[in-house]
Amino acid sequence: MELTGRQKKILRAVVEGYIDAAEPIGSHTVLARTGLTCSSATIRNELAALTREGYLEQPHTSAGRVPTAKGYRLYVNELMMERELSHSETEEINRKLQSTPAGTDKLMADVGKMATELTSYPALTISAAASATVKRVDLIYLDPNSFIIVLLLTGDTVKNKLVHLPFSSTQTLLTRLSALFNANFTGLSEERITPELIASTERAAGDTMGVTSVVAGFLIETLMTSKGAGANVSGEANLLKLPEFQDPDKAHRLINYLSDSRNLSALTAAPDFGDVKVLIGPENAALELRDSSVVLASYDAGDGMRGLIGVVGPTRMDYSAVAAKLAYIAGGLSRLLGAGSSPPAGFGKLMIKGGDSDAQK
Amino acid sequence: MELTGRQKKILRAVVEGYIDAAEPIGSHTVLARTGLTCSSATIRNELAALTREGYLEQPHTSAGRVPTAKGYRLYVNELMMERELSHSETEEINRKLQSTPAGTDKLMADVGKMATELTSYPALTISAAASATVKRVDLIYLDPNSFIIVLLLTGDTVKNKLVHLPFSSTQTLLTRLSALFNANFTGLSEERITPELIASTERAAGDTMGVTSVVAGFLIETLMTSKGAGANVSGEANLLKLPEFQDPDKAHRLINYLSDSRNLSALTAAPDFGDVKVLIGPENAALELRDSSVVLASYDAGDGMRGLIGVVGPTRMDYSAVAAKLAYIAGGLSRLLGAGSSPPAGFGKLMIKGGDSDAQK
DNA sequence: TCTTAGCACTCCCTTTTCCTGAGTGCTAAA
DNA sequence: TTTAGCACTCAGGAAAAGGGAGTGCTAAGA
Repeated sequence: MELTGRQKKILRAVVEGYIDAAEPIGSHTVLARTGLTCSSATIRNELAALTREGYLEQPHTSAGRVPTAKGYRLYVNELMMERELSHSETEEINRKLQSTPAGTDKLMADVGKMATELTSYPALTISAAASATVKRVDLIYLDPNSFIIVLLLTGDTVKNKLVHLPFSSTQTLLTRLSALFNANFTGLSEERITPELIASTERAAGDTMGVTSVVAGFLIETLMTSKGAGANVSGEANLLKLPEFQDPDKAHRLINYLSDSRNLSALTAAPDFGDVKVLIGPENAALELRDSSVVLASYDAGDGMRGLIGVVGPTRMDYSAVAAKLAYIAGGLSRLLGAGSSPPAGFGKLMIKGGDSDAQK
Repeated sequence: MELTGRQKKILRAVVEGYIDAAEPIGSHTVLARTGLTCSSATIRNELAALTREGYLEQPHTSAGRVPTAKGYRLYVNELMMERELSHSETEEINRKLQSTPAGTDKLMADVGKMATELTSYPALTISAAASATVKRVDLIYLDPNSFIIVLLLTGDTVKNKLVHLPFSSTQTLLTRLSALFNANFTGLSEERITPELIASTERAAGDTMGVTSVVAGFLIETLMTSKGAGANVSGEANLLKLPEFQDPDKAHRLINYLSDSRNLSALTAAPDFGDVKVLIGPENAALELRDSSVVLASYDAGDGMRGLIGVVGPTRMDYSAVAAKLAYIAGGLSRLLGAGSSPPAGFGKLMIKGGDSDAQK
């Protein structure tokens, strides 16, 4: 059954009222919020109808109405106003994105914090997990007993490791080895690096001391951990301020759930992607999220990979504001990391120290 | 006034009883716990004396006794039994320390998680902040528009960055530049890298495109951020299970405090270091920690730097167990990172994939 | 057929009262 | 110095009472 215009107005009033107040909304409040020119009795009839249809529910007989997941869903899909960010808000986001130093891990942590600050909900970031392959290997000779492995992966991530050896190696061996690694290992994903391949490389390099296995070990290790998508949460404490998480046990369960990055990665499984995705209460696959909502925005992480940034909160969440903010952040991230990986404007010189970053009026 | 032996026994019983039960301890409970051969009335007299001396207090007239900070302090200093870790516990710690892949940031995060698991309190790690200097700079040429900066700092931390240029550079320029950087910048801390130095390097390299400033910018940025000690918290949610944090507001304040790494770094200011340090309630400088306790163990992070690993919990904390565990973890970390930075035994080969790490019976 | 005033009713939440029991401090005797 | 005995205190839970927001229903009006 299609809802009448008035019913939609009423539903919207209930949803928004409940988002504001966290308390069941009664017929009088609806009247006040909608400004409809009818009596509260009429509203009551409509409320009863909406309840019958499953958009609203009553905590108990003599209470006001609270939106159901179905109600929120309709609200999110059709009723909610697109929220435009104010100039000062976009300004702030831009400024923060600019001022954050690169280094993907730290960047994502900072962006998460920013999302928390802007929405006051716990924020999570998930860096996409496209399984990486090796693009280039360099070995930097330091002294007979140590060298640095520098590893360039697809996605332009660079990893490094300082290796101390319990025996001596030589500059020449390292040069020879890195050439061999570049020849034999480029384009390989972790599964395709076999013990045989390592052994043959070792022989080819004339490496009798096991340097090859050290390098190969790091390679495999790096590829494996880069496969497990990097996830990150911040601002969990903010849950505790919300009336729906006054029960420490409930809060504990959710925070605990969020603190395991494997759980977060599971969110990537969320199908069909538009630009912002809203998962309301029971729409969530995970039991622990069943009475919370998750809003996710995906961004272009460069090299054809996508990342997610989102927040977790009660189903009673200001979806329009949250969605708008996340979308804007995701957009900014895409610009920063995405597509042609073209450097941001004003690169070079801007990086230099003392280039006081607030001087951009 | 020096306490009598019996009073010490009683104090210990109260502290340990309260640690176990989180409820005020009465004269009968003390009798049961100590096994003293006197009556409860005698205990009551002693309890009254200990209260008068400030070791204990009563939540209200007709309640049992609870230790004060002074009481805990005496307990920690003199009364508590050195707790030996069981073989399975040390075993477990060793195993986890071994299996954690290097990469200092991730390592510390993992060790923090381990501390949380072992103690069931939020754990924090603070990597010491000895201001680093440059040991070596390498520039790896990738293609005309991009190269990698590899930076080796004191403390053997390696940092890197992939740079995309909006213009072309050449292999020769990069080689020349890295030689110049190594000649002019080694041993310099962030403050001593002046714009003049950069300018003269740029001239010397014949760099007309600003590559030098990009590299120098990264250098400065890295040195600056490495100065702000890296801190890390995990397991905050565990607080919510404790009876003293049932008030969501209280929990929120503490978790919030912990989530700001600047606050954590402030803990480094804690003076005079033995091997494990206990800060009980009001002994903490920070207001937010005034009714919690912090236990910190310091470890050798190599290159003369020290790091901290610790936990935060209610003053009612099993100090002996926590201290023992942290000390053991810190010891393990020192062995792993510390001193001569000598590689752990069985290095090389062990790293290789499939070297099933549990097979060390 | 839709709207509305009126009214009885429901039931949550808060406040109040009462009660129990653990634990105390004091006194007086051993 | 220790101990038995006893009156007293007080937090915390259970039960009772009251208030009030909000409902659904009915019957009359548009």
